[in-house]
Amino acid sequence: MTAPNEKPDRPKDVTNNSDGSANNERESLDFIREIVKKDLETGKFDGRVVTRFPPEPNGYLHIGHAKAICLDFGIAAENDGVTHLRFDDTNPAKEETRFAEAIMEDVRWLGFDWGDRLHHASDYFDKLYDYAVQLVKDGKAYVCDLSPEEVREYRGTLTEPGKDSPWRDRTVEENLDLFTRMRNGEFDDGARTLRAKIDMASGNLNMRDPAIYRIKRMSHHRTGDTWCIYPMYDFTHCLSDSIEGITHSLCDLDFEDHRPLYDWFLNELKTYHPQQIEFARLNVSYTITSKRKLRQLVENNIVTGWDDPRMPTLSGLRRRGYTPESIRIFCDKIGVAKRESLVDFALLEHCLREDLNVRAQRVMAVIDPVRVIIDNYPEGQVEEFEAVNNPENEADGVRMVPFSREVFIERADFMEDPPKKFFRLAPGSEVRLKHAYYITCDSVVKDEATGEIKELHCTYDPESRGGGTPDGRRVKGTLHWVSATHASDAEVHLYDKLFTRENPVEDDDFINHINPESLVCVTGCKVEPSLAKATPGMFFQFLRHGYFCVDSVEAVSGKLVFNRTVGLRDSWAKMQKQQK
RNA sequence: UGGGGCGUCGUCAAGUGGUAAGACACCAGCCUUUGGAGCUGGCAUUCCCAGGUUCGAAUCCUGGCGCCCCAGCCA
Repeated sequence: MTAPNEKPDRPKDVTNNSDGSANNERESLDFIREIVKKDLETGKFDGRVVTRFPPEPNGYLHIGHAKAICLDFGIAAENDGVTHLRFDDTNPAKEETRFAEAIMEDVRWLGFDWGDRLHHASDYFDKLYDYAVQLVKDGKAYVCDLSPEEVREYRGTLTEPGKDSPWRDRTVEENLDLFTRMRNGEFDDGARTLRAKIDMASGNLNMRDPAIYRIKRMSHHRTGDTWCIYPMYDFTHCLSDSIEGITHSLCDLDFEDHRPLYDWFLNELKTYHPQQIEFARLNVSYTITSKRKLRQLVENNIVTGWDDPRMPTLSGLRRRGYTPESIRIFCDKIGVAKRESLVDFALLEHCLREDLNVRAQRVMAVIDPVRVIIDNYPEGQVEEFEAVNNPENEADGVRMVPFSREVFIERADFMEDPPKKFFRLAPGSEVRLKHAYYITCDSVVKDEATGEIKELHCTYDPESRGGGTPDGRRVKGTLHWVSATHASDAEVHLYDKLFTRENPVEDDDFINHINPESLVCVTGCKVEPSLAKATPGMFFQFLRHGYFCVDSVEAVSGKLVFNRTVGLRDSWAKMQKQQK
């Protein structure tokens, strides 16, 4: 420990190898990057940025964490610094190894690498204990015998000062003895705490002699039963940052009130002093990011689990088909500020589509099929048409798609009595089957009982092979299709927003705003044969529908299950909606 | 007269005394073998309000108003 009046040294063992990321050229810096830049210029932190992402392993990471992760890792990388992954595991009542593992998987999936800089607050339990002893010796901490209820009474209220604990003036010797015996397990859980001696009249409640150690007989997922006392967050966090040589400790606005305490501990202990900087957490419209509320969705079986494709968890987004790139781009676009905000969900979808548009190969899938019989096409004949895999990326090449006398088209692509501006198939109208031929609808066969359309009879123009005609005549509509004899059967899960409200937590009954159509399962879908061998992890654009991925859980033993990641923008649907 | 923050387009967000970037959304048009993508244009005479300082204010000053966070032996 540094002697008084000496400039505290920053730990030397923290400058590991660089992540080597290039500096992003930003036309304007957010307030945090501005601070970092200035600190670098003034040499405040010896020219090396060290940040940390410090989750408590008590649940799953969600889109809100993604912002923090991108910031913590991003800012360090931009400045040739490093980022630590540190589990803030000081409360064994809530923490589990499986959560820590899931968190690591999610951070890695997002595209970040902490290298060998994996840390745990629990790694520092010994050091932390020594720091606490130091505080006791310095007369800055005392053992308090007040019960939790009494502590609350003594704390005062938001507008009234608290009053000193009757145990506040114990001698150093007595405090040392009692604290040692706390550690040795001589007292019951909750019987005593170690408290910082600060100011019971402070306007900031965090400074009214906060607890720094509590007695809790509970097995810790890493330290087992070694300890029966555990340090509190405020005491642990600043010191963990200090021990690791963190330069900039970024956190939620909620911790602004805690900064004076963060600074107090480091000042009193005269140790290396990182800077805590707070920023506004991310809120996204039509979704929730409260761990407690997400847990409710899982426990009430409103969703199938933490990785349900409708969940805003990273595991849910992953299963839904979001790419890590799209989430990183999103986090970059939303910016960083101290203003409470509700970012439009449409921006997330925009980032997703932008990424998928250039990467997803196009395929044809008919979700709600209706049979089309091309009467003048030779029975038994099969042709193969060349189809471009991705017009946005020539390198993706082409594939062959079989065509025959009977094909399926989308039920919604035919109307017997179409409104104006309906460019699709209707009696007497001509459309193009993508990559194949022009067809004209001649007649409709319906189920006599239900009136449901059973099949459409059409004729094709052999001259239009490949989708164009020598006479250059144009058709307004181009439909996707799939050959009836060659199609594979598939199940499609149409996911939509989980909530119907922009801000589901505005009142406390967010469960009432669940979108009843957040999941529509469709069976009997017909997909082109190239999809027969699709496996989890693969994603596509279903032409004219949207982006879909193979579900990682339900697509087992040859069964094809696709999740709709996000639909294509649909100006026809928008037009229809406006007319209503 | 508790403390701490925040108020710039529908939503994010630049702007740091020199005359309101950008993105999403939205609207209009072009183009198109995806009603996708792409392209073009439109979209804050005004920055929570009111005074003041200044040649000049979103930026400085004064006074209001509004919103968020804090009373765990949680993080």
